[in-house]
Amino acid sequence: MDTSQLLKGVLDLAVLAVLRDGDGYGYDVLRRLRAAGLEDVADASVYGTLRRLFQAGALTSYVQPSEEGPHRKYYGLNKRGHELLAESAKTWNHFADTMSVLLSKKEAA
Amino acid sequence: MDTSQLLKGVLDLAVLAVLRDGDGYGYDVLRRLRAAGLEDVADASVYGTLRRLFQAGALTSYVQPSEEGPHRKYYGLNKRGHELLAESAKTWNHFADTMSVLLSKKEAA
DNA sequence: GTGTAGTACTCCGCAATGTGTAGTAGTGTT
DNA sequence: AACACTACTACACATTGCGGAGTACTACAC
Repeated sequence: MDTSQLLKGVLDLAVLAVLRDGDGYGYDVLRRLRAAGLEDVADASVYGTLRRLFQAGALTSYVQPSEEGPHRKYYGLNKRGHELLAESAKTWNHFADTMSVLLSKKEAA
Repeated sequence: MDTSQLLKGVLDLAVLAVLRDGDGYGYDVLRRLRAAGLEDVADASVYGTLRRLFQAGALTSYVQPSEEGPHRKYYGLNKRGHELLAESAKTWNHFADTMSVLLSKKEAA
C-alpha cells in the first residue's frame, strides 16, 4: 500500500518528535524516522520538511563540518518548535482517536 | 489548527467505514462523518472521494428520488470496497501505532 | 409569488505537501 | 578510475482536500 498520503501533515510532527530526542541533520533524521517504523519516507521529503519548519521559526540551524563526509546542517527545536510539537501531537491524538472509534464501530445489522 | 492535511489519504478510509454501516448518499455521508467527530470535512471532499472510490470499483451506485428534495445518489460497499476497507484499516492502524510510539518516546537526556 | 433556508450534487481552479530525478560534493573502498 | 555511502539542493509532478460558483428541488415565511 501507499503510505505517502498518510504522511501528509504528519511528517512535520514526526520530524519534530525525533528532534525532541536531540539535534540532528537531515540524513540523520531520515535514518531515525525509518528506524522508528516510517520506512517509506523519502529523503527529499525530510529535507523539505526541515526547511519548512525552519522557515516557520520552529527550528534552530547550524552547519558543522564532518570528517567522514560532506558538511552537516544540524537542526534543533527552539521554544516555538516545542510548542508546535505539543500542539500538533494533541491534534494528532484527537484525530487518531476519532478514526479509531470510526473504524471499530460495528454495523447494527 | 488545520486538520485538512491530516485527512489526506484517510478520508477514503473514513468514507468506507461509514458506508460499512449502510448505504448512503453524499450529503448523508457528510453528516455521518461530522457526527463521528470529523467536523471540518468539506462537502466537496466527500463528493470527490465517493466519485474516486466508485471509479476505483470499490462502490456500487444507484440514484433514488426523494420526496423531500433533489434526487439522491446512493453508494454502497461491494466486495472490493470491503477488501479495500480492511486493507486500509490495517495500514492505518500500523501507521497510527508507529506514530504513537514516536510521540510517546521520552528523551534520554 | 418572491425570498430564504435546507437539501443534494457538480465543476473548476487552488494550495499544501510528499515523491522522483538529477545534480553537486566529500570520503573511503576496491 | 569506478563505485558506494554520506549529505544536501532544486525542480517538476501527482495526489487530494478545499473554497466558491452554479444548478435544482422542496418548504416555509413575508
